[in-house]
Amino acid sequence: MNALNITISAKLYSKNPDETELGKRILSKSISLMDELGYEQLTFKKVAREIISTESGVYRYFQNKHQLLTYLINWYWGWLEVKMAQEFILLNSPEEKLKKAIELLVLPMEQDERIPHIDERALQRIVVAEYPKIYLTKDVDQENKEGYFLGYKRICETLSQLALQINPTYPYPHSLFATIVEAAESQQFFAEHLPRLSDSSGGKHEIVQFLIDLTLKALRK
Amino acid sequence: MNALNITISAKLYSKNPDETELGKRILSKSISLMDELGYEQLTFKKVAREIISTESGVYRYFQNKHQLLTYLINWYWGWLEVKMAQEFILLNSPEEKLKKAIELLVLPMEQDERIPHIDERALQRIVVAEYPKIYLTKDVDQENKEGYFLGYKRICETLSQLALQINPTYPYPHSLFATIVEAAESQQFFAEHLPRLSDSSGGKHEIVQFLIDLTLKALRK
DNA sequence: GACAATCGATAGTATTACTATTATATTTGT
DNA sequence: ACAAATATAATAGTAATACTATCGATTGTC
Repeated sequence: MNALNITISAKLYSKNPDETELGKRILSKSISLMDELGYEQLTFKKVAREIISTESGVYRYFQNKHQLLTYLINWYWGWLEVKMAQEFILLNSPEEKLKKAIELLVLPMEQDERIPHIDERALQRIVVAEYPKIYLTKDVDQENKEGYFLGYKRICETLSQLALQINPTYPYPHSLFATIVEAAESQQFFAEHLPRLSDSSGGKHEIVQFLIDLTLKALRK
Repeated sequence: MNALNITISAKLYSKNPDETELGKRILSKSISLMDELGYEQLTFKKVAREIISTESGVYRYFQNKHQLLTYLINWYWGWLEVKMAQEFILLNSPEEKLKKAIELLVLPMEQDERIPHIDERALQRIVVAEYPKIYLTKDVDQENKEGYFLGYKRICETLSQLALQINPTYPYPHSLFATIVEAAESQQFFAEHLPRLSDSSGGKHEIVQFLIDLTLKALRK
């Protein structure tokens, strides 16, 4: 039984939901409800009903819905970082690592039993459907100072470093991986909902191939 | 004095705002207010105050805020299509046309005096800051059927056709330009607000160079 | 046995996102 | 020139949302 801890900046909650039973129930039910209803239709009242507690109970953990979403998405990036580190152990070239990273971004992953209160697949769907909403606000600069987007930035930084191992003179590594990570999410959404904006007929592997092709060609000299 | 008309699907309004003075005032003030306050903080009440009318006056033209945003963003894509067609007249290779298209996406454009009630630069900022919100909802499938996203899809389709002229065997033209158009918007946002996700130090030309480099490399055989 | 922390329960408020109604002004067809 | 249709302003009202505040009851801790 391995303990696995995804640490989230304390700015992303009022009270750490990872430390109490009620907190874990909030996370668990928020994920399933947001997956089902979408961010806009989710309210703390609905979450409260699910966890058999009250609205103020939820407010004790998260200041508002936006902070809750940001917490969940940061949790996802943190978890992806852990998965990447695990997978990279046996890979020896930056090309292989980038390919694996792109697969992790797109392919559905199995539930981790060490963290029973987080449904990783539902969380992945939430990220696909909601991720830009955490930074497309007028508060972005303030929230950026408070570390709201560190998870995303760290993933991009790691991948940028790998890219520079392949081509040390490539001038746009951060832009490239911000674009690739974003495309990994939005292509999943488009393939399902706006198919004219994708060449995938729903298959995740076609998205992976597109992203790998795009990445490796970009890094050619 | 040239008449220029961007036609928007009738599903995107209750009453065509382009046909009345009040309608044009709604468009004009919605743009400046949304640019200033952002989508979330905009309300029809605030718009009503600006146009010196009432809330129900705005509701006569648009069913809700989401429809208004979708109208504005479709107007922008329609207008960009017109600009592209104008610029392409004198260009003879698909490479040149793609480069010009990317410049149009990123570089700020001058106000068109033929359409005094639309501030194109403010609209461009709104698109950068808000565009994914029109499709990242639970109603996406229904709204897609009603043509809410045709503007975006037509831009991507046009660029895909150009790409296939360069490389007829490239397998991912739609995914590529959905990604490029999206990156054109988000890189502008990141360069300003989350600079670790971009290699541009605020200069729009660096973003253009990144996108052209990415596009042309992707289309190599 | 005092204490702090946690939680459940209730109440209340300002704002939002609408819907409905009516009176008035303006435009249009004949 | 006059009736009909249309457009608008003004007002009122409602259900839901996004909070904030307060108060006991319970629980574990020093």
